[in-house]
Amino acid sequence: MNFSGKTAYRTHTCDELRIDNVGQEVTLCGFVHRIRDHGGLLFIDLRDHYGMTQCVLQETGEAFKIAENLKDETIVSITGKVVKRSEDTINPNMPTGEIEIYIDKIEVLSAPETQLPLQINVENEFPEDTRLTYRYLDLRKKENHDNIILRSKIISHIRAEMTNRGFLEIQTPILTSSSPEGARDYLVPSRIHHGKFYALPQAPQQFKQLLMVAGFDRYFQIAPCFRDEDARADRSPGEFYQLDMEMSFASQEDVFEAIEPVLYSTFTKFAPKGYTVTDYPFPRITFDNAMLHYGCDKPDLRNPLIIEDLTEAFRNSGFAAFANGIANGAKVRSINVPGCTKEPRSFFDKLNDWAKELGLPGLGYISLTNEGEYKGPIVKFLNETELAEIARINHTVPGDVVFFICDKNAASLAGAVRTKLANSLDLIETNAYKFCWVVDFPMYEYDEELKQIVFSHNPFSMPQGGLKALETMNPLDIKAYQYDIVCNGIELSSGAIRNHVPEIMYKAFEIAGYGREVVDNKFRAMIKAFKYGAPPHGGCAPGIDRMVMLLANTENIREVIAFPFNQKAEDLMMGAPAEVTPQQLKELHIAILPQIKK
RNA sequence: GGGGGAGUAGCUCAACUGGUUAGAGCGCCGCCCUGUCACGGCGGAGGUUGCGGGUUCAAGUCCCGUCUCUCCCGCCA
Repeated sequence: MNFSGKTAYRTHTCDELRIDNVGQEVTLCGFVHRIRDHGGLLFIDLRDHYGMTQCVLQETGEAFKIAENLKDETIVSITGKVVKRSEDTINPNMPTGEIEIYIDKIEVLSAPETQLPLQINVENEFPEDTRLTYRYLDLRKKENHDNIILRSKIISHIRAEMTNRGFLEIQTPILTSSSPEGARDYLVPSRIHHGKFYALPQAPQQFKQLLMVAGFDRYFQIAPCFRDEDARADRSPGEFYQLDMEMSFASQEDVFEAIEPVLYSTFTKFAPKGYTVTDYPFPRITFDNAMLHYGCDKPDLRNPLIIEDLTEAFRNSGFAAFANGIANGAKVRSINVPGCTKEPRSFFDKLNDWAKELGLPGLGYISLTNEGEYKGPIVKFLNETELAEIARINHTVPGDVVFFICDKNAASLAGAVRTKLANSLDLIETNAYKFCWVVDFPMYEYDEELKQIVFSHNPFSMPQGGLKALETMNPLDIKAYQYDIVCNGIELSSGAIRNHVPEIMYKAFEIAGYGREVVDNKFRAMIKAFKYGAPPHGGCAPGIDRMVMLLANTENIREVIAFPFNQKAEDLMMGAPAEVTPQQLKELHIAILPQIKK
């Protein structure tokens, strides 16, 4: 702290007084954290934003009468003398534990009228709806208070880092137009324009690209984003914040080089003690390899297990279950678990039951015993050559167990098995932040329901190979300059080198079934702007809430947001959303239809 | 929209296969206590067991419905 805590109300904060202050007459303000009343002697732990100081009072005079009747969380000002504690009463757990205040005067500034709905001075978990309804009390608790402080510090640090690297923070509109792709929009009715709506931005995507067209070379913003989609533990409903950034004349590698040091410095600076952070350059994993070896597009690299493909090894196998599956389009994936032969039979049985719940017929496996013998339920169906091939591909050594997944959806099922195995065997490395880039996402995918080719991610991404690729390749084989940054299995950000060439844009949309007029209409500003010329550009947008969540080591994203929505996108404290007056609706030309039940 | 888990005092939790007056800790109220720091001791108040219905001699416990919370899937370009 390099400012004085002194205000009109106090001389110091509750974390400020040390042995050097002994003898001074001081005034502290704060919340009564806890009182220990010994009859003729009582102690008050006085807490403020900064810390805690013990105040002591003996049974004399006016102050004692006030003190005896103080309730927890009463807001008081305490005046007294700083005194050195005797050796036997020093509290080494408190930064201020070598001193205490001998109280001369207590003034109650504000007292609770009724019992608080949650206690501040205990470690109990309180129900989330209570916590959110009384968030201003909940945030008094140190752990919760600290999360918000951490968030603030992280954002300051990121701002400084980005600014130092030549990025300019520019605000983009909150009231904008609805975008046709992506998540559901939050709409805001227009009073002036009958029947028309603004939308809150799902991301400042088009604005940041237009800033590049405007010649701003490097842009960033701690940007609020609004999406009307359902919540998850790591996904806040309604609104969230991104470190939105974009740069001109940049390749994919240029974007990586720009953002990696920012993430690295943020994570090393704010990581809990003893945590390691992946040094940059972060590993680059192609989308195809991520799906193959980790079974998902956001691999958790703290999990050491690797998935291998055994489809070819089993194609002509005597093991009919797999060979027939392969003939019908299934794939076979395997996971080698080092040292797993030492697990008891029950371990394998439990896994098998779990696999059945997942929809697999079971979880086949082969053990390679320490004596070099193959064992397990399916060994008898396999010959020496096949067993050797399985061991070769999986780098199996004596003591290891290889698990098999055979299914049309083997890739993601293997991913689930990989996670399950690592969790059951406690293989996930703790105290680590493991980053990677997932690159070369496919430009398109086939939508089984719509029976057509759709954009698999961002329609504004530049296809690898440009116009030529769009004109000559099978669309499903085209990769995009589209990438995700992943940390510990959490997608922090997606990003892309953008498609800045109108001709390529029209073609890209045509493949996904959109005509020229749709592009001209829906992306009016952007396509028009590009026709006046646009520098090649790209960027990404790591989620701030998720970064703080990782660094605060919490499972739930609401813990790092000062006033979060609940899972149903309600603000229980403010009572939002809420009905509005008929007058307001009238002004907005809005009538509410009766709710239709199906 | 679908699936899993949960709902007992202000809060955290208990109550075996249905069986006495639904218990404990924290908090709250009262009294005692001069070195505590999660102080300690004695006493007290506080419950429509989410809500509604059913089975039973008897329901916190079993059944049906409903509401709420939470996690996951869908969704999140």
